[in-house]
Amino acid sequence: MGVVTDPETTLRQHDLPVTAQRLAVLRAVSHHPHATADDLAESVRREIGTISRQSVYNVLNVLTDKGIIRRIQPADSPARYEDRVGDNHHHLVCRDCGKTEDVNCAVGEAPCLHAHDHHGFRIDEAEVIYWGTCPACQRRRAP
Amino acid sequence: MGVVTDPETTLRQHDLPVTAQRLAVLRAVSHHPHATADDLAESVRREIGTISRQSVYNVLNVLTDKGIIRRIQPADSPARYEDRVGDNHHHLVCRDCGKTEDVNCAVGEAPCLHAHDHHGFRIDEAEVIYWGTCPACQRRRAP
DNA sequence: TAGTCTTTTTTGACAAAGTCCAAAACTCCC
DNA sequence: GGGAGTTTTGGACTTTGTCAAAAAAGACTA
Repeated sequence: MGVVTDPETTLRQHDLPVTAQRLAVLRAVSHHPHATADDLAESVRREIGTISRQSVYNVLNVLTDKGIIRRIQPADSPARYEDRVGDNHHHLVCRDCGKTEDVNCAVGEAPCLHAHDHHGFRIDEAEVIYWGTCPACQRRRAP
Repeated sequence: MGVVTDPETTLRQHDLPVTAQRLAVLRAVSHHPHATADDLAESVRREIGTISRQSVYNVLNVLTDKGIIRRIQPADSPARYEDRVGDNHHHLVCRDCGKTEDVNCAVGEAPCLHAHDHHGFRIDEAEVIYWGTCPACQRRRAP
């Protein structure tokens, strides 16, 4: 559960027409943080019956562009979405099953890291992913 | 230019039969750090004439599994490869053109970061990507 | 309330990056 | 040089996502 309290208000605040699809996708992201587009499509279908694959992508893209939700793309995984935005937190990802957890910034302030030698780049984000094995997969592999 | 000094010796040390394709791919990775599989295929073809797409992937996968090279997979980019391994360095990626540079670990020791709350995960790597705009793209956009 | 205009949604084709599989070619080792 | 066991190749296939045009839904005007 993240930053989006009332989906309808959120959409209006960003000048986005309120549609059933957008409300349902936004609610799904809020209720299932770190879900993939496919997961979200399924969840939305359970709620409003039907939605096209393209619409799920349309909505996720527009919400991401507006900064209402955030997209994360760990290696070997389809993109995942969350509505916790603007607080510079990072992620912990299980190499086996893809389970994803939030972790607060290791150092504190945002941006929490500065590259030593930045090669002239203008840096706008430091993305951190901690890779490991989740508790369930640890048990499953070392019984 | 990374850790692989003599490709043939490197392969033998890891019990990998020496083939023209493996030698050429390994040399290509060494000479073109952060290249994609496609870039490397092209480079190999210039060197030995021809190689199948599948072989490029086979070789990259086996070299990655053996720890001879490292695969990095930034969002919105195909996988990239480098032969600088085992020194816990990170990457700086241009959002516009994908240009990728190495940066040394911000904190120092490997592993350079510890998640505060690790949710019971056994963490084996902290991956850091600094996102920004490279000097060339800065010039191109703000003339 | 009907008509028009814009935006969204849907449908279906397409694209990029990789993997799977069986057949052919090659390495290694004696 | 020959045989066993890997590699390489070619082609089909999968997954994740985008493009483009038609259909549907809202919004505005009269």
